[in-house]
Amino acid sequence: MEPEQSKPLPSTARSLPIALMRARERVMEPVRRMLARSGISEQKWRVLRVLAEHGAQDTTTLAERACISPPSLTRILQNMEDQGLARRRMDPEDRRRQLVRITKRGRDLIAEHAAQAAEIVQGYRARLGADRYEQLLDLLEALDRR
Amino acid sequence: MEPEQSKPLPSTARSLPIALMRARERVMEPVRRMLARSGISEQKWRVLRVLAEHGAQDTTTLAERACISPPSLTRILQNMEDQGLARRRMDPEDRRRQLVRITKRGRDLIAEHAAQAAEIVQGYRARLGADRYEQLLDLLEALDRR
DNA sequence: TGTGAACTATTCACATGTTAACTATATTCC
DNA sequence: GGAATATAGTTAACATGTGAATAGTTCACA
Repeated sequence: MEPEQSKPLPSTARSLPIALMRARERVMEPVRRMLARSGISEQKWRVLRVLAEHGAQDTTTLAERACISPPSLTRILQNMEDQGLARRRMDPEDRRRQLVRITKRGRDLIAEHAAQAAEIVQGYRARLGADRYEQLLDLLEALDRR
Repeated sequence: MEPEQSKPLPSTARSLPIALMRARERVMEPVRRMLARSGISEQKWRVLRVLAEHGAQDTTTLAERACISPPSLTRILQNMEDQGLARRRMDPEDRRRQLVRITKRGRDLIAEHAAQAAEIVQGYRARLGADRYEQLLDLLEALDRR
């Protein structure tokens, strides 16, 4: 009933990791092009979005929410501080922690691109159909859970 | 009927690119750990898989199938030749092309890990259920098409 | 034929990913 | 109180991702 068991590895065309990577690449391509014109990377965009959504937070939480490893985040935040997009200050309660928050400049940058970014996402949503789009998000969430 | 239109950007929790990234990270994590013990990266694993599946092919085709950018692939192949996992030779028909093929050592390496890799994938398949798993692959494929 | 355009792979420069080690601070537990 | 342990963030070293430029080859077409 499950002949796949005799075939050790699925063809790369039906490989879940590869399919995930291709889909992501496809979706992010136009977003990256848009952001490049403002000189910010996909990663900085995620950091801005998370900071705007959740407010000031420590580096570890931010790293998890934005899906960026701590070492990368350190470098990215240094760069973003130089660009005036975010700021760090020590948490007085726990001096190991750094609290990060977005600046007005960062919020302005989001506002500049929000419409176009939303339009790109809506394009993919329309292509799949709203139902299948939500279904896809549900399945991805289920895969990630635990 | 679609109140999302008034909300320019979806929350990052329901952001498709981020969901794709998280899911991929989750799925690849155990595979990466397994491969690390043999000293090969996730990317080299993909190259080996594609070479084994499709046979000798030029660099551009290989790059597309393995989802690796041409500059990265150049470096990775240099490294894989040093490790004796793959070989390159000029295509006599078109001297711009390099034909890449897998070595016995490369095939052996796949054989060593095939069972465990398949087991990991099957684990995710079982968690979602076969139907939803195939559905997910279909949706991802639809997203990638054109 | 020959010249410009297109293609293939590479190189370069720089940003990011990954793992391990390290520093400073907090916490635990005796 | 103080030593061992844990935690937060950073640094270091190296591999990979990305975009632009390049050299060599082939193609299209006047």
